[in-house]
Amino acid sequence: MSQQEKMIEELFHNAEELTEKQKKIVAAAIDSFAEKGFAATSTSEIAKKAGVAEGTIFRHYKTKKDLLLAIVAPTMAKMIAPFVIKDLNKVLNKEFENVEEFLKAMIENRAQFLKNNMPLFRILIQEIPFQSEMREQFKEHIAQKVFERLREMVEHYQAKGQIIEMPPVTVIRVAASVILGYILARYLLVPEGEWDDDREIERTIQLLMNGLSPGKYKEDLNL
Amino acid sequence: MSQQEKMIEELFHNAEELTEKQKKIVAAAIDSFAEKGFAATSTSEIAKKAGVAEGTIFRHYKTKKDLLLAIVAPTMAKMIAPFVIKDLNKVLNKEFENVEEFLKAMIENRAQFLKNNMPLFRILIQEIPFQSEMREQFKEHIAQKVFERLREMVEHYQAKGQIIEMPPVTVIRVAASVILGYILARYLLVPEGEWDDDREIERTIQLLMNGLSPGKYKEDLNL
Amino acid sequence: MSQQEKMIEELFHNAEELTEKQKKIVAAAIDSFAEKGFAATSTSEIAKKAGVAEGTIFRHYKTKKDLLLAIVAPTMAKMIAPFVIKDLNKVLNKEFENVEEFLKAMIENRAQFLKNNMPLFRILIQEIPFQSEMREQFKEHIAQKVFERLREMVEHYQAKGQIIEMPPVTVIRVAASVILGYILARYLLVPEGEWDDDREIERTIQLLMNGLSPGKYKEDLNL
Amino acid sequence: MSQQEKMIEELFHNAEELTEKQKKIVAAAIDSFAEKGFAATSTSEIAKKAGVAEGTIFRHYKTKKDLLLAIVAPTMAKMIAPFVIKDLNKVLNKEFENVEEFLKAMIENRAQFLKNNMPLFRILIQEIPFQSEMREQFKEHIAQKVFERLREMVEHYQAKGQIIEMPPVTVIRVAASVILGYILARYLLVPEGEWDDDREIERTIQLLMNGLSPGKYKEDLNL
DNA sequence: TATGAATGAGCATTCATTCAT
DNA sequence: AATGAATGAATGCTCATTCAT
Repeated sequence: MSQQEKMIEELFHNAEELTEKQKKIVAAAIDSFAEKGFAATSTSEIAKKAGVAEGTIFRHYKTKKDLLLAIVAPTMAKMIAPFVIKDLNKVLNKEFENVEEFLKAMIENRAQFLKNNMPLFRILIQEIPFQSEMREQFKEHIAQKVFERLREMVEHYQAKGQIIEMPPVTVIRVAASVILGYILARYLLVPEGEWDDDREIERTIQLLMNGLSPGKYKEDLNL
Repeated sequence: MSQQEKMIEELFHNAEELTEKQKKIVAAAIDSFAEKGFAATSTSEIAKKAGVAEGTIFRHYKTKKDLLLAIVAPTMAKMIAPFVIKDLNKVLNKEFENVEEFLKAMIENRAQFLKNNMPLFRILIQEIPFQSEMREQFKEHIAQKVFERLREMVEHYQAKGQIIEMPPVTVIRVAASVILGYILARYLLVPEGEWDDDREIERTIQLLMNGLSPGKYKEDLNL
Repeated sequence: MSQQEKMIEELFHNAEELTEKQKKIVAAAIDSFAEKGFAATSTSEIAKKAGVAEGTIFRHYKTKKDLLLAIVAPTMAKMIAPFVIKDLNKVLNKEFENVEEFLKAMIENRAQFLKNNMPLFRILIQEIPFQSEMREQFKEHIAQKVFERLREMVEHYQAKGQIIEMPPVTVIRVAASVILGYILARYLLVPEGEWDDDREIERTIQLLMNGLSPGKYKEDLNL
Repeated sequence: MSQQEKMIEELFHNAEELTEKQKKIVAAAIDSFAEKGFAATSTSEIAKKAGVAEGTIFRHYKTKKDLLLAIVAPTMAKMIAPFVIKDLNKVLNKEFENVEEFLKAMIENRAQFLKNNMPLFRILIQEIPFQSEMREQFKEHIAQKVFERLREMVEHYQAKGQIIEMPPVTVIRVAASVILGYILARYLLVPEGEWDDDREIERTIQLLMNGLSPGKYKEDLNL
């Protein structure tokens, strides 16, 4: 089973319900959408790459956009999965004594996921600006559910004195920027560079923690 | 003169050479490319929005892609302009005693520019994944010229003990992530939110400086 | 049993040989063909409306056109049935002393039939211009058999001095026009109008009889 | 100039505004629509027959249906033209002393027109059952304008004692049936028959007049 | 007998581009 | 310089029909 196939199996929990042809269509679509973008990919191209007749695509997905959404929706779900487990705070309390540990776990886990699903992640971020349905779904899920969880988390660690006293929105934005910045640089912008991943993640967290740790700014730097 | 027109005047130093019709074409194209993406925008749509005949577009720009590049190239140039002035270090020495001041000046200046040219910035980041020519130009200019300058800068301030000892690549990546993260959130993701820009920039820099300031990590956090 | 079902039962003398599914297919096809025309109706639409799989249609009718003909052929037969009974003249002699009685009986009988089978009648007249097989069948049956009978009838009543001396073709054409004109107006063109059917049929026959009755034109009106 | 071309010239008063290509498209479309019906005619077929590129059709007519309507609308207008001239009654008084003369003039005039425009007439009656816009236009024009005029006319001649006292609707229906019946038989159903047009028209009018002339029914037939 | 996935030709329509005016 | 008619390849999608189950 190829990496592609594993990705699809993992992502579509209803994968067993997918025809063999359907899987091929999805794989071909992911490939092309990621490479040339949704609008610039033709259904005939997908059909050819998938080795099926063009009509077959439309038997399973009413429109080309339906195919896109069928691909992207479960990706979005899996992407935010770790953030929407109930009682995340309990997990934090039990498993992660301090922010740093938690952050490290999180960044490694999500980076791993995105790395394994890079084409899907590409499609997601490339098409979100153009697809209002996707944007809607995204806002509803991320902005409302995930963000809420993250805010709780930040407040949790602020209460423990491990995160600087600052509006959680700002803290979350900065942390997310740094983490996503790493992932994008690592896997999208400069994937061909020489990366010592462990060291680089460590450094990134170091800088981030340094920034987020409380009570240093004014006193230490006199700014 | 509208905001659009000003943007175009400012961006195309050869703006005087542009026909009235040409300006309208460019304005219409920027509008549509930003909104629906290059591939999903038809030349007939641009022509209609610009109030010109379809043929007129092709009189000025050999192909649709030429039109895109004609729009995007100068944007890229202006975007990195402040980083490619010669003797940037002299400027730093003279004008900015410490990183923070410099960072603040830089972020405010570039945020202002991007804000004024948001549609162009959108086109740039949206199309870069799909247009290899753009990617090439981008890499050549940013990766080689801008990055080089930024590295010099980082080393400059590291030598002065104002920035943590860490590979400049990492420092630059983190700083760029944080700054771009702010701009994207502010003007693309949540433009409709209530933003207290001054305070938010201040906080963002605070967190960033906190993270980048030297000599804390090991001692403070025992990592 | 619905009106639809009764119509089908009545029309297809081999109705018992029709599967339940087959009847549904036929009913759905009649519905759609009448409404949107043969060419504009898709087999998938028929299948959906009939609640069967698309393949099922083709198990019973080799092609879409076969389905049309299977529907239309018996309709045509039933439509002309009263004209093809043998010894029609004997019937006329026995039952109908004069044309008018006969005409009245005929118009009421056929109007009733067409009314009950309006969708089928619609399909027939709508598709005849496009389907050469149908046209062939129609010409063979109507033009040769029915017309022959009608001619005999006209001559029969002309011999009795009840119909004006005029080429039977002309008489038949005019009579058929008037009768069909009523039926089309009544059930197809203005079905939503307020119709006093009995009076209207009476008037129509009155005008027709007036026209067909002999020995008046020249003498009575001096035209 | 072919018969086709003359027909088009005559029908489209704005014919000069039609490109040479446009005329070819219209001619080809009329041809095919009349022969196989709107739904069964493909645009590629029209393009081929017209000797133009398929795209050219859509430059002039946004959709295939637009092309149909562009063809059919002026036909409808011309068809009813003689009925919508103002002061039709004055014309009647001046030019036509009695119904028969008028009827004869009308039938010859309209038969001539329809004969010259048979393909267009075919399209009209073949497509009206399927095209709701056409039906709408038709109802609005015929049912409201033409019918109103005809009613006035019938009442006009009824007042002069030349038409039987009977609801004008019925009179009109019967007269229209007889006339259309002739035209359809002559030019559509049995065009290949041997027709002595003058004699046949005379006979048809004779029968019709006989039917419509007043004061006979009751006395002659005792109904 | 019935299914419905699969097909590939065909559909109406749009596209970027050309070119005569 | 500007037009807009013309092009024909390409697009997303539908169609009638087949066939393995």
